[in-house]
Amino acid sequence: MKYWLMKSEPDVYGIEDLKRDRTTLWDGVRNYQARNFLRSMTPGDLVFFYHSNTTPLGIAGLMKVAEVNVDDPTQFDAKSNYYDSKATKESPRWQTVIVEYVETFPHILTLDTLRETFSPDDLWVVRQGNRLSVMPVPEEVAQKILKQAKG
DNA sequence: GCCAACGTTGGC
DNA sequence: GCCAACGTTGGC
Repeated sequence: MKYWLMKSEPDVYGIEDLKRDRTTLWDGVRNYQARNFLRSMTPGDLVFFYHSNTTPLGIAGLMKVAEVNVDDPTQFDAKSNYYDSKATKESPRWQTVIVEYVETFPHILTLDTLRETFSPDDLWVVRQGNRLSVMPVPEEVAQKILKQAKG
Protein backbone atom coordinates (compact mmCIF):
# COMPACT_ATOMS: atom_id res chain seq x y z
CA MET A 1 0.00 0.00 0.00
CA LYS A 2 1.33 3.39 -0.99
CA TYR A 3 0.54 6.97 -0.06
CA TRP A 4 -0.08 9.87 -2.41
CA LEU A 5 -1.12 13.48 -2.46
CA MET A 6 -3.43 15.02 -5.03
CA LYS A 7 -4.35 18.67 -5.45
CA SER A 8 -7.64 20.25 -6.31
CA GLU A 9 -9.05 23.73 -6.06
CA PRO A 10 -11.98 23.54 -3.64
CA ASP A 11 -13.84 26.14 -5.70
CA VAL A 12 -13.84 23.55 -8.45
CA TYR A 13 -13.95 20.33 -6.43
CA GLY A 14 -13.10 20.09 -2.75
CA ILE A 15 -13.24 17.52 -0.01
CA GLU A 16 -16.82 18.52 0.83
CA ASP A 17 -17.81 17.61 -2.71
CA LEU A 18 -16.13 14.24 -2.38
CA LYS A 19 -17.83 13.66 0.96
CA ARG A 20 -21.17 14.32 -0.71
CA ASP A 21 -20.41 12.19 -3.80
CA ARG A 22 -18.61 9.44 -1.83
CA THR A 23 -16.55 8.59 -4.92
CA THR A 24 -15.30 10.55 -7.87
CA LEU A 25 -13.39 10.00 -11.07
CA TRP A 26 -10.28 12.19 -10.83
CA ASP A 27 -10.38 13.72 -14.29
CA GLY A 28 -8.44 16.50 -15.96
CA VAL A 29 -4.83 15.56 -15.20
CA ARG A 30 -2.84 16.51 -18.31
CA ASN A 31 0.72 16.23 -17.16
CA TYR A 32 2.71 13.13 -17.99
CA GLN A 33 4.55 12.84 -14.71
CA ALA A 34 1.28 13.13 -12.81
CA ARG A 35 -0.38 10.63 -15.13
CA ASN A 36 2.42 8.16 -14.61
CA PHE A 37 1.88 8.38 -10.88
CA LEU A 38 -1.84 7.80 -11.40
CA ARG A 39 -1.00 4.75 -13.49
CA SER A 40 1.12 3.29 -10.72
CA MET A 41 -1.61 3.48 -8.09
CA THR A 42 -3.12 0.38 -6.55
CA PRO A 43 -6.61 -0.10 -5.08
CA GLY A 44 -6.47 0.67 -1.37
CA ASP A 45 -3.70 3.26 -1.65
CA LEU A 46 -4.37 6.28 0.55
CA VAL A 47 -4.40 9.77 -0.94
CA PHE A 48 -4.13 13.07 0.88
CA PHE A 49 -6.55 15.64 -0.50
CA TYR A 50 -4.73 18.97 -0.87
CA HIS A 51 -6.69 22.18 -1.36
CA SER A 52 -4.87 24.59 -3.68
CA ASN A 53 -5.61 28.17 -4.71
CA THR A 54 -7.64 28.88 -1.62
CA THR A 55 -7.47 29.94 2.02
CA PRO A 56 -6.36 28.09 3.98
CA LEU A 57 -4.04 26.13 1.74
CA GLY A 58 -3.26 22.62 2.85
CA ILE A 59 -4.27 19.02 3.33
CA ALA A 60 -8.00 18.85 4.02
CA GLY A 61 -8.53 15.14 4.38
CA LEU A 62 -7.99 11.63 3.20
CA MET A 63 -9.29 9.49 0.38
CA LYS A 64 -8.69 6.00 -0.89
CA VAL A 65 -8.03 4.64 -4.36
CA ALA A 66 -11.06 2.58 -5.35
CA GLU A 67 -10.44 1.81 -9.02
CA VAL A 68 -7.33 2.11 -11.16
CA ASN A 69 -6.50 2.33 -14.83
CA VAL A 70 -9.64 4.23 -15.74
CA ASP A 71 -9.59 6.13 -19.04
CA ASP A 72 -10.28 9.80 -18.37
CA PRO A 73 -13.53 10.36 -20.31
CA THR A 74 -12.87 14.08 -20.76
CA GLN A 75 -10.09 13.36 -23.24
CA PHE A 76 -12.72 12.19 -25.76
CA ASP A 77 -15.15 15.03 -25.11
CA ALA A 78 -14.71 17.81 -27.67
CA LYS A 79 -16.63 20.19 -25.41
CA SER A 80 -14.38 19.58 -22.41
CA ASN A 81 -11.49 21.82 -21.41
CA TYR A 82 -9.50 18.62 -21.14
CA TYR A 83 -10.26 17.37 -24.64
CA ASP A 84 -7.27 15.82 -26.36
CA SER A 85 -7.68 15.55 -30.12
CA LYS A 86 -4.86 13.02 -30.32
CA ALA A 87 -6.54 10.59 -27.95
CA THR A 88 -8.86 7.91 -29.28
CA LYS A 89 -10.85 5.18 -27.59
CA GLU A 90 -8.52 2.68 -29.24
CA SER A 91 -5.41 4.42 -27.98
CA PRO A 92 -6.28 6.65 -25.06
CA ARG A 93 -3.58 8.81 -23.54
CA TRP A 94 -4.88 9.71 -20.14
CA GLN A 95 -5.67 7.25 -17.42
CA THR A 96 -6.76 8.12 -13.93
CA VAL A 97 -8.32 6.61 -10.82
CA ILE A 98 -11.62 6.61 -9.01
CA VAL A 99 -11.20 7.71 -5.41
CA GLU A 100 -13.40 7.14 -2.39
CA TYR A 101 -13.95 9.52 0.51
CA VAL A 102 -12.33 8.45 3.79
CA GLU A 103 -12.33 11.44 6.13
CA THR A 104 -12.12 15.17 6.51
CA PHE A 105 -9.45 16.21 8.98
CA PRO A 106 -10.69 18.21 12.03
CA HIS A 107 -8.36 21.01 10.96
CA ILE A 108 -6.68 21.71 7.64
CA LEU A 109 -3.00 20.82 7.82
CA THR A 110 -1.80 24.10 6.39
CA LEU A 111 1.01 24.53 3.94
CA ASP A 112 2.81 26.64 6.54
CA THR A 113 2.64 23.79 9.05
CA LEU A 114 3.76 21.29 6.44
CA ARG A 115 6.73 23.54 5.63
CA GLU A 116 7.70 23.60 9.29
CA THR A 117 7.57 19.83 9.56
CA PHE A 118 8.83 18.48 6.27
CA SER A 119 11.62 19.15 3.86
CA PRO A 120 10.92 19.74 0.17
CA ASP A 121 12.58 16.41 -0.60
CA ASP A 122 10.27 14.51 1.74
CA LEU A 123 7.06 16.23 0.75
CA TRP A 124 7.11 17.66 -2.74
CA VAL A 125 4.10 19.89 -2.22
CA VAL A 126 6.23 22.22 -0.09
CA ARG A 127 8.71 22.70 -2.90
CA GLN A 128 8.77 26.22 -4.22
CA GLY A 129 7.07 26.56 -7.56
CA ASN A 130 5.77 23.04 -7.41
CA ARG A 131 3.09 22.50 -10.03
CA LEU A 132 2.73 18.75 -9.97
CA SER A 133 -0.81 17.81 -8.99
CA VAL A 134 -0.25 14.12 -8.20
CA MET A 135 2.74 13.03 -6.18
CA PRO A 136 3.97 10.19 -4.00
CA VAL A 137 4.30 10.61 -0.23
CA PRO A 138 6.88 8.48 1.60
CA GLU A 139 5.45 6.15 4.23
CA GLU A 140 7.16 7.85 7.23
CA VAL A 141 5.96 11.25 6.05
CA ALA A 142 2.43 9.92 5.57
CA GLN A 143 2.41 8.49 9.10
CA LYS A 144 3.50 11.85 10.54
CA ILE A 145 0.84 13.68 8.56
CA LEU A 146 -1.84 11.28 9.83
CA LYS A 147 -0.63 11.73 13.39
CA GLN A 148 -0.61 15.53 13.06
CA ALA A 149 -4.07 15.47 11.54
CA LYS A 150 -5.50 13.80 14.65
CA GLY A 151 -3.63 16.04 17.06
C1' DG B 1 -4.19 40.50 -9.63
C1' DC B 2 0.65 39.58 -10.02
C1' DC B 3 4.22 36.91 -11.30
C1' DA B 4 7.74 33.01 -10.65
C1' DA B 5 8.16 28.45 -11.95
C1' DC B 6 8.03 25.42 -15.32
C1' DG B 7 5.80 22.22 -18.85
C1' DT B 8 4.63 22.36 -23.77
C1' DT B 9 4.74 23.79 -28.50
C1' DG B 10 6.63 24.74 -32.75
C1' DG B 11 10.06 26.98 -35.83
C1' DC B 12 14.43 26.22 -37.29
C1' DG C 1 17.29 18.36 -30.99
C1' DC C 2 17.55 23.10 -29.39
C1' DC C 3 15.39 26.78 -27.42
C1' DA C 4 12.33 30.98 -27.51
C1' DA C 5 7.67 31.90 -27.01
C1' DC C 6 3.74 30.82 -24.84
C1' DG C 7 0.32 29.08 -21.54
C1' DT C 8 -0.84 27.39 -17.04
C1' DT C 9 -0.39 26.59 -12.15
C1' DG C 10 -0.63 28.14 -7.82
C1' DG C 11 1.44 30.85 -3.87
C1' DC C 12 1.35 35.31 -2.36
